[in-house]
Amino acid sequence: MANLGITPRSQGFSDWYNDLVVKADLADYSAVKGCMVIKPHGYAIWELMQRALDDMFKASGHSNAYFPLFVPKSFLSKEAEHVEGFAKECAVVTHHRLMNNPDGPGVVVDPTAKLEEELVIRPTSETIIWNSFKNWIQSYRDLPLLINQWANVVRWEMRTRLFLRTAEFLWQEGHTAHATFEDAEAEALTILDIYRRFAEEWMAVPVLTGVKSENEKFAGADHTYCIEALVQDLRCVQAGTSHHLGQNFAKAFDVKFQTDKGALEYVHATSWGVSTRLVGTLVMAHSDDKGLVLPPRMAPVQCVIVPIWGGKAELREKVVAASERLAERLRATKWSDSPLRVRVDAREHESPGYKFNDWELRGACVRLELGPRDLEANQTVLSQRTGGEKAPVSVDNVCDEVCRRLDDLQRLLYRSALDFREANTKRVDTWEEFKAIFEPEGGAGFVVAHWDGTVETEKAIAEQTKATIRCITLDPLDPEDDKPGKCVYSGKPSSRRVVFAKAY
RNA sequence: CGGGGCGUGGCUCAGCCUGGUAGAGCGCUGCGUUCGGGACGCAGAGGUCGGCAGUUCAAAUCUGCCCGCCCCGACCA
Repeated sequence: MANLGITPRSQGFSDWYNDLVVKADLADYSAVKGCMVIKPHGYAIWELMQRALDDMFKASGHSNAYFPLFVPKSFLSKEAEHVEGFAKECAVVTHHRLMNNPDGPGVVVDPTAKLEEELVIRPTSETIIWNSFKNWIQSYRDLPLLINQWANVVRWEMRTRLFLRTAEFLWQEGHTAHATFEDAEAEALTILDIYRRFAEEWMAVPVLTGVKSENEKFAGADHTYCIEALVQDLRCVQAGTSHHLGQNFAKAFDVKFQTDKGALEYVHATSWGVSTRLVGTLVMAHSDDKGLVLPPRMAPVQCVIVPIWGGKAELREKVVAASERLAERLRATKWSDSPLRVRVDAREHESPGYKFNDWELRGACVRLELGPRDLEANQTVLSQRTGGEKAPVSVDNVCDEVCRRLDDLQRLLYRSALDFREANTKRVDTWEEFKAIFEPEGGAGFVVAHWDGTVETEKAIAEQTKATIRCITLDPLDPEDDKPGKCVYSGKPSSRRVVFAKAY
């Protein structure tokens, strides 16, 4: 195979990932430190994610709205834990005007244009939203309030990585208010299940669902649920979070409602989000040394048609026209409730071989070659991105065959990701073994072990092994995991096993 | 915030040590031959050598300061 300029995974997973994201045209580095440019191909994946999630949010009764990018500094500090959690990574707007530099070229900040109250660029929107919710909620009849927004947020990070950690990122953040603790709890779990289903059924990424330890939970939450995915280098990615906020923000922003009995009570809240980090997770979960491997439901190009004309102009016209006709038929076919996403690559000066590699790099799921010999035989040569041999298919059945292959691919990717996770989940009972597993550089998969439930132990383990508690699973991976035992670190009693991993 | 590395056409980099007309490959444009797994020839376009100051007859090259980016560690979706 030709050298595509992508570092093989075996030689450096990090380099492979960076090469792939850039070469597959998902994203680019930008002129701004810590920020990335999401290119059309990468954004198309994000749009597919948005559409699927948005449909699920709407179907469960949520509405979209939009709140300001700027949060008055005083708002952020209304909830003590919350501000403590985010203070270290906030970008702050202090002025509102520039002026010509009196001492030279360019412009400088106009010192007379200092803001009376500085504005924080939202690292998350709880505070600005709850300031509004106060005015929206008076009666139990206003509840539940189920709001989502699609937005960008900024968290000033020291170290960045395309899609996985950037100073600015895109996400959705849901914010809801409920009459009771139980209602809020049900909401947090409903969303967690949407996230799980999306990851598994759309991204073909199996995830653990669980609750975060006290130490890892969201700043200002009562408790935090999460989905956690294992990717190919055996590291874990927190792919989504759903927080039960209790009455913390209701109290901070004085949001009370009158019950049907006439009493005044604070509302119960949730917030939840997934971000463009999902794109990075998707890439790291399935892709290979040739390029992107995308599950068909997340693939901007599900089927690419490569016409082949052997350099003869008169043939080109014929074969491209036939390709377009074939593409139209495919586009009229629905798969997974959407018209097939089909591209004809009629570029004149690239060779077929180049195009094959190019579309493998970009993650097209199925390729159809259509050349003079195929026209004669009323066939097309079909190959799938991974897990299948190249073979001719009659043009009459091609729509069905493409759909069948997409079904296969979607299943195959989920299956192999699940096998991979299971093969890399271990139960460990001694500290020696635990340490040894996490000793080498890089990820080490999931380790399911007993923990005494204290923050001290959690921190000590993290310090000595770089492994953290990813979650306390809702449904044990194995019924045995739910039984009491002894903490792998302290030897103290533990009520159940929890999941450790090195995380992104 | 600590530790490294790097800034030279769009991209990857050579040149710098030892100062003297700014280079290569890829990409791009044009023409021709190719085309079923990354083709080739010929002709072109494209650079205030990160910035500022200094040394010098002369600076991509030497010196100082500044800026930016990437990689590795502590914190985060």
